[in-house]
Formats: sequence, structure tokens, C-alpha cells
Amino acid sequence: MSESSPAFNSEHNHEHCISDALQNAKDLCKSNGQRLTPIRELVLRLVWQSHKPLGAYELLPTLAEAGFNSAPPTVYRALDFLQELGLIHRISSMNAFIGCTNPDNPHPSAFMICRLCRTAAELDTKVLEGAFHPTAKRLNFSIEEASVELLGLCQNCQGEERAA
Amino acid sequence: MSESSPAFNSEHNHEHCISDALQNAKDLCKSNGQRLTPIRELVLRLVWQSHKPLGAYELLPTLAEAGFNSAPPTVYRALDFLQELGLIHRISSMNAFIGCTNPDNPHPSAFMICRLCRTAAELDTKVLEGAFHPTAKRLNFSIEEASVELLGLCQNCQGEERAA
DNA sequence: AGATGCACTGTTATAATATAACAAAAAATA
DNA sequence: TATTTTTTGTTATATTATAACAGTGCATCT
Repeated sequence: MSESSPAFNSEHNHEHCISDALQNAKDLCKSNGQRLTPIRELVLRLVWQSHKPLGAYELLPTLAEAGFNSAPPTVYRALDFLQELGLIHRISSMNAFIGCTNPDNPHPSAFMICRLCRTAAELDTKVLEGAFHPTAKRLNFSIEEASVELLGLCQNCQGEERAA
Repeated sequence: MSESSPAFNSEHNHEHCISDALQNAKDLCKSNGQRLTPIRELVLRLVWQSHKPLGAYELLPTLAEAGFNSAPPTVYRALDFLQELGLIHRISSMNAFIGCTNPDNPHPSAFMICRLCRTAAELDTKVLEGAFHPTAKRLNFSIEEASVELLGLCQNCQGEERAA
């Protein structure tokens, strides 16, 4: 799934992505003895609805509409919770969050992000891990979290830029 | 240099690192027709003096002591300038900046950062680039900037944590 | 059921990071 | 020197994130 990169393919059934993600989240919470409360579920849904990373403050109005409290701590708590479970990733170069396509097992956060349309596609990280593990081993550095952010132009937007 | 990772080796001559970096910066500016003004030079020196990434606001007091204006825009301008020249990197997961060990040719920003002592060691990125280029090619994504941030424990601090 | 503890949410305030906008000064160039 | 461009000073404000504590509801035990 990360290998086919639906993010850059507008044809895919996105509702299906979202419902998968929600089911996944429910299972994960159940097996961890944790609760996917309404706020958390809504935040997860909102983050997943977009293939573009969303900032915390972008979520607040929608939370308000849905009748929830919509102060920053509310959304940050939900985001932290989801991140700890591996259901979303934080794109730190954008101060934004995006759904994780493979939350079942922990893995580095790795994305290609289009500078123009802001679409972000998660990468398969097997190869990447292979790339930095030798150096880590040589330096005796134990990696706990990894984040790879590649900024550039997606296929569609390369055309856009030529046009402009 | 990045391969020998002086950052994790307290024995190296750091004054030498700094003066090298400054000379490098002067040369680079000269050949680009740009000016390494006193503020910029001081900011570069300060960033280089630390093997730990420094936040913009950490630099302000020192700028004030040195008699410069010390409002945020001043330091951010200098940091932006240095970053565009490739003399420093921004560690976005920490909102902080660190000197670049190989500013002569542009390259991805890639660091191992110790969670305890905050020391950051720049990685050689040849291998890393090799790791993500195939995927980029397959998706027809043109990479413009890349950033790799590995958080974990350096050799020294693995001992510290066992002790604590 | 009632008491107790714990996780979650509400709320207010504020911290930390970064930029907009325009005025003044200094440097480069004509 | 006059003109233009770059750099810096200054004030204000935007954006992102967290601290701290009060309230609420769910879970468990007796």
C-alpha cells in the first residue's frame, strides 16, 4: 500500500482508506486496553480525510462544529494519543499531521511531500532503515525514532509549474 | 569528517572546526557575491560552537551582549541566510539549528540526535540518497530538499541511562 | 448501590517559535 | 555624488504548543 502510493493517485477509493484506518484504530486500541473516544475518533477521521498534512489548529473549527470543545489542548491531546499508537505521523518540517498507512507495526516516519499541492505520500521504510543502520552501528548509536521528509514536486505538479 | 563524527568524540579540536567553518563561509560568500556581515558571522560562530542544535531564541542574549540588535527578526534573518548558503541545517523536530560539516556542496540534512545530551552528528548522505532515489524515480517525484532526523541515544548516554 | 480511583475532557492562561510590515542605515553601483 | 539595493532596526502580531488545575464520567471493588 505504501508502495503503490495512493496519495498521488486521485483515482483510489478514499472512503475505503478512512474506514480501514478507523477499524484498524479500534482493533489496536482494544488490544492495548485503550479507548478510541469520540474526540479521538473524529480527529483520526479528519486527519485521514486529507492526503495533505493538517495543522492542529486547522482541526479546531471542525471539532467545534461537531459540538466538542475546541481549545488547543483538546486537539493536541488527541493527536498525541494517536501518534503514540502509531496511527498518525507528525511532519515536523510542516508542523502538521497525517494518517499512517501502516500502523500495525512501529516504523520510521518517511514521506515525500509536494511543495505545491502539499500532498504527502508515505514511503516504505525497509530500504531506508537499511541505509542508516550501518552508520548507527558503527557509532554505537541506538535509534529510537526516525523521520525522513523529502520535499519536492509530485508528478502532477511538475506539469503545473511548467505551465505557470 | 561526517564519517568520523567528531560530535560524539569530545577529544577533537573544536576551535579548529569553528575556524574552518568560518573560513569556509567567507570563501563561499565571496564566490557567490554575498556578504558575511558581522551579525551573520557571529550567528554562524555561535551555532558552530555547540554540537547541540541551538534554538533561535537561545542566540538572542549573546547577540545583545555583543552589542547587536537582538529582536527575533535579526537572528532569523541571519539563520535563513546561513541556511540558504548551506552553512547550517535546521533540525525541524527540535526547532533548532546546527552547523553543517560539509557546506561546499548541497546535500540532504541528516542527523543522529541524542535524546539525552542532545548532541547531533551529521551523517554522510550518499547512502541515504541512494535509498530514496529509486522510490522517487518510480513515483516520478523530484526531490528538492531532504531531511533525515534520527533520535536515540549516543554511546555515552546509553551508559548514563543504565546508571540512572 | 455507593465509594473510590483513574482516565479523559473542559477551561484559562501563557510559553515558545516565527513572521509581517515598514522605517532607517549602510553598502554597492552608476 | 546620486541612485539603487541590501541589510538592519523596530514594533507588532501570527502561529504553534503546553502548563495547570477543575470538572466529569467511566470502571472496579466491596
